[in-house]
Amino acid sequence: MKAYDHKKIEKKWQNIWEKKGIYNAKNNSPQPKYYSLIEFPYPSGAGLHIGHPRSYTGMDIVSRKRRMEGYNVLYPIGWDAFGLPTENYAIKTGKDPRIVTKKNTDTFRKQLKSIGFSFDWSREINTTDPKYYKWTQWIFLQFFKKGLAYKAKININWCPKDKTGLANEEVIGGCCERCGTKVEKREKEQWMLAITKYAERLDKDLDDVDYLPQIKLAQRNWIGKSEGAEIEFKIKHNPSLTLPEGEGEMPRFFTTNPELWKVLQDRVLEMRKNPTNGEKIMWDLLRRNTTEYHFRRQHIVDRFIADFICVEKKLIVEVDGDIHDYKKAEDKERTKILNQLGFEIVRFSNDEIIKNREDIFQSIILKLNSISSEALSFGEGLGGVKVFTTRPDTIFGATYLVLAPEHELITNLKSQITNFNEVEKYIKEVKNKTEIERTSDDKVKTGVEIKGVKAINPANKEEIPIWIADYVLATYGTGAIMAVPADDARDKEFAEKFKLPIVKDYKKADFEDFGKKITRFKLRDWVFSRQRYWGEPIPVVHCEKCGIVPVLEKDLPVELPKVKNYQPTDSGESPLANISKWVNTKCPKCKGKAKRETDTMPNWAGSSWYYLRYTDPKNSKEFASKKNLKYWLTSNFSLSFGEGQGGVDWYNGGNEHTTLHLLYSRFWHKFLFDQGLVPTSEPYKKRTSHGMILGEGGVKMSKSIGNVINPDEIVKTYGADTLRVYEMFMGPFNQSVAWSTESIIGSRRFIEKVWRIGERVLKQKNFSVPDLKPVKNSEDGRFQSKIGGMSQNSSLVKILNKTIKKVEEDIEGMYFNTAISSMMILATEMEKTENVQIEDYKKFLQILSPFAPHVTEELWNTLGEKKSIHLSSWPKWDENLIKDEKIKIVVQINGKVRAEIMIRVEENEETIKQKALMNEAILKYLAGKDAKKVIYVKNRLINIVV
RNA sequence: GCCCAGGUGGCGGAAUUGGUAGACGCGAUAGACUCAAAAUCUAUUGAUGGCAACAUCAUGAGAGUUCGAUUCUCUCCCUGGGCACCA
Repeated sequence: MKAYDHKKIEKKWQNIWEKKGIYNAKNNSPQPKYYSLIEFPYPSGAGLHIGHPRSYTGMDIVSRKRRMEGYNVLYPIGWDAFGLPTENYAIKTGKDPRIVTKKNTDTFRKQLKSIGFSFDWSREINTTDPKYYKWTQWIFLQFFKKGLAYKAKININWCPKDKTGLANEEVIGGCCERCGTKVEKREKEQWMLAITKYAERLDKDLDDVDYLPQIKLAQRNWIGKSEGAEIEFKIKHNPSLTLPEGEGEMPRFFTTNPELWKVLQDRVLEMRKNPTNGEKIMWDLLRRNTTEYHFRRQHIVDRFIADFICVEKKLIVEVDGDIHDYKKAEDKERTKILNQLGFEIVRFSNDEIIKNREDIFQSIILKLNSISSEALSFGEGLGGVKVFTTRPDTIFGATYLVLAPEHELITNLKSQITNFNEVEKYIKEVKNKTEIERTSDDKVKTGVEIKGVKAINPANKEEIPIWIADYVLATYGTGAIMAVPADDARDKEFAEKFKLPIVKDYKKADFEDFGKKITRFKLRDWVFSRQRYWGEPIPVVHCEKCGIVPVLEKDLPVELPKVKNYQPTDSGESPLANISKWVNTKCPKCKGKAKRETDTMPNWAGSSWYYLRYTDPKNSKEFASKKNLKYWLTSNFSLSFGEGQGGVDWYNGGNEHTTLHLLYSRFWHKFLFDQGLVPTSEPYKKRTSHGMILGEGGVKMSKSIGNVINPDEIVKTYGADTLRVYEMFMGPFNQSVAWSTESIIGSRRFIEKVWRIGERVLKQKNFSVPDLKPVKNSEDGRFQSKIGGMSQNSSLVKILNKTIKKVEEDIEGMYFNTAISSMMILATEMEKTENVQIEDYKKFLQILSPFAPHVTEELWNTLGEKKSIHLSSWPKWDENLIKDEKIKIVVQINGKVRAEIMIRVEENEETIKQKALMNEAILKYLAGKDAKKVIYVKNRLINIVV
């Protein structure tokens, strides 16, 4: 046997495996399936990072173990190749991103193959392949058809120098990542996906999946479900406002502000003196009615004079003279404003009143009866404002309201607000604030009181001031809060700054007493547009006549055309906008002139469904056949699509993707499930994550620090098996660990040791008949005889069986480091033991094979096995061989270890205690003292308390 | 500020229904083999004191519960990651 030459061995077996296709998954096999998944890489120009193999080896070990357990395993790979780095490279160099991507994926493929992952390469996919993104576009159209993809004007990050919209991740500290210019906010129309429609299910269904607890928590925090109450606060005029002296008396039912009242009052008096015929009749009717309803005439509401009004019911009765035929539009506007303030309006002409006075009166009474009693509480006439709170119990402590500057109430109350100029100025200031200023660390609270109006706290009926401030967000809740400065740090800070009252031992309220229970989410709809070149074109056209029209499914994919320049246009559109030949097209509906959408999709799109494509990567008729989806996601052909259980069996990936990618793909999957297109309601049954590999010394690996490790170099010098074992051994799989080239040697030595044992085992096999020489049992020093060449219950067999069990369990829990540690112990033991049985050695090779697939395959083959070790059956451990009949227990005095004794497992507690108390060393310590208490922990220790 | 994960020898890390702290590996020291080196093997390797047997101290800090705490409780400090005024 030759010396261990990793270069030869690894190349040799990689070729054989590929030629035989031993890792190719079989569709619809009667075998049970197992679908294990890693996040497909972005093929960057820098080549494979040393961190990639960590995650891939972890799942490779799981996949290989599953194959040995008899599963038909799908462990696929592909490329998530759309995205910014390639596009930026294209902008800089003018090279076609297609060519760059091809070059990068070629490098990545070669590198991954050199590490010996058991990927099914026949299912390789690429998100930038038109045959793939045809289906990304197709899924988008399904969203569009269900109304879940829509266009909306939203604020985006805008770089005024580059004249382009920026993704959040391109904004570093409020500045453009590329040119360093301060980023502005700009309103633009964007495509949105309505993920918020799924917020409740995305949160709730986490109960049923097997994700690491921290992953579930991160998802839940991101979705941000909170339960609270919506409470309405009535608004009224500030009663402290009085008219200037000598200007008359304040009316009892004041429904406008004093300035307007002053202006309009004369006109009111004049109108009362000179009623029209219709008005006269109406006033007689309403005044003399015998019902409980009380009417007033010519009453000022907001900026208008209402003819007749029942203030308690907020009903206005208008009597229109001939002149009203000419000002219908004005009346309409007036009605709209009054409706917003909560008034209902009925309108009659002079003629109608003269002819049908009794009928009209009856209809007014009926109308009044139909208005709910809630309106009766009205006495001031300005409606209310709804606030959202998770702490309705603190309502007695609410001493003021705060509205977001964007709140609609501010324009609605315009005529009531006495300091509108000041308010408007503040709103403008807030709008001009950049993102950095609004989110800066000091975050000084600003705000303005809305003067002229007050809110009524429904709990204690107290009048409280209303403020606007930008610490209240328009996009969350109702855009308005009740401030409880005694209880909330932010409200307290605000109240202290603006000298607002803080009430400390307020009464707790019951949850249901005010307002109604309501659920809110932090999650926002997904901004799905990018003004970029290197992404999937959004497959719709804009028609002059028909508006937004989806591209016909038969015309998919809408292929990304070649362009000369990858820079976005001056107006911030994608470079696609410059290709008029591509942009100008026909409307699929009316065949008239139309323009193509030039926005592209974000690179989250292709990765939201890629695991589905792996089940049927070459299908040109569907994104994947139902048959394959059923098999790979549920292992059940007869299952109807509505049943919902299953998904990818095990998905491992980075912590950086536990919110966005995971949430997005769960959202797409649930949508497809609702359309009957996938058989399960969740994409992934189980999700784990791996930690990062940092540079030596625990800092980030980066070109600028110069601590980047090239995996090719490691594979060349130490071999793929050593790299794999080292990356699994270096620390806990889910934690970040610092790379140490110095330490790799330990993993290499371990493999060489396994090789040396193999050499010896092979020699025995070839040159000697299994002999009957006794083998020394290292544990108790006795010699054990062997029967028929097999050593029975030797210490080695015991360790072997224990190790099989441990490795088996550790792989399932991803405790790869301790699995390797236990195999190192086994190897050391085997090397010490003479006459290692070939069958025992082979079992060792088998449990090591998922970690070090090449060297174990070579040794397995050398020992005469024809079939691949990776297709062999996972060895079974024997409980009886693991059991100890004698064990060592520790004797403590007052918790300190003073002696060790050997006991037989069947000995009873009393005997063992006696043994401990009679122990020589213990007697010495106990001299002259009484044992107060003797504690026995089974198979562990005895503690004597003195 | 909030949330999450961590803090154990010179270094990476073991040890969880509370039960021998430091498995395994790297590094270091000494020895065997060798003309020599490399490789390999063997031994030692938390700190302090002691010739030694051995003793004492030690898992970020401090308290508590317990016969017994790296593990449980409380308070605090530090490192890494995420969120960022979400009512």
